[in-house]
Amino acid sequence: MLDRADLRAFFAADAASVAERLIGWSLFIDGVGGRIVETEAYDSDDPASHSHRGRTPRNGAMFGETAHAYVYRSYGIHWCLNFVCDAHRPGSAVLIRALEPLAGQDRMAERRGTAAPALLCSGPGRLAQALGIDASHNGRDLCAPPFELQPPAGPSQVWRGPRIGISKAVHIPWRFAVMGSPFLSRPARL
DNA sequence: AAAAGGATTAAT
DNA sequence: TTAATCCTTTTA
Repeated sequence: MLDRADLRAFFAADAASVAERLIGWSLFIDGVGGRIVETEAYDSDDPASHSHRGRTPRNGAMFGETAHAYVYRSYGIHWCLNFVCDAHRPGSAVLIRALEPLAGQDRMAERRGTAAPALLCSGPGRLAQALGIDASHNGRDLCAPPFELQPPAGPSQVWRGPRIGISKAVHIPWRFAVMGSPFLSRPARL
């Protein structure tokens, strides 16, 4: 099985590598979650990253321990979940952008206000709402409850391309997704 | 002290 | 295409 040392080793690598290899893993919070089908990488050398201008009260968790969560408020409305990575480059993290729902869909539907499978976890804000993520999860250990991470059952065909919703460093191809998945925040093309 | 600007989403 | 919405960070 998967122990804490395995997870720490997995998250020790650079953000793009972790973002790519995270595709196909499963994430559950209190038993609610699914397969990670879309991620994006960010690090402190990256002008699009919250960590680019150094540590602040908001992004502190990004500079904390690897294999912990960084949760931030987006547009004053949504929560977004990241996994802190790269022990050698503080300020690195992977944004979890979409899940293929596998467990607790009823709970997700309650929280989201819709039962349409493709609208439950397809986007970072939607995903956080479906899983009940909020500021209380910021800085928490991903190796401990309520988080649960499981390695992929089999290989995924991973697509790679430019990130979404940013205005700087738009050309860097640090968005990763399961090719052809109907659960992505936006189609994986270009 | 004031203004800008979002790693988004749902509605128009 | 635009509004919603809030609060962190930046600038004056």
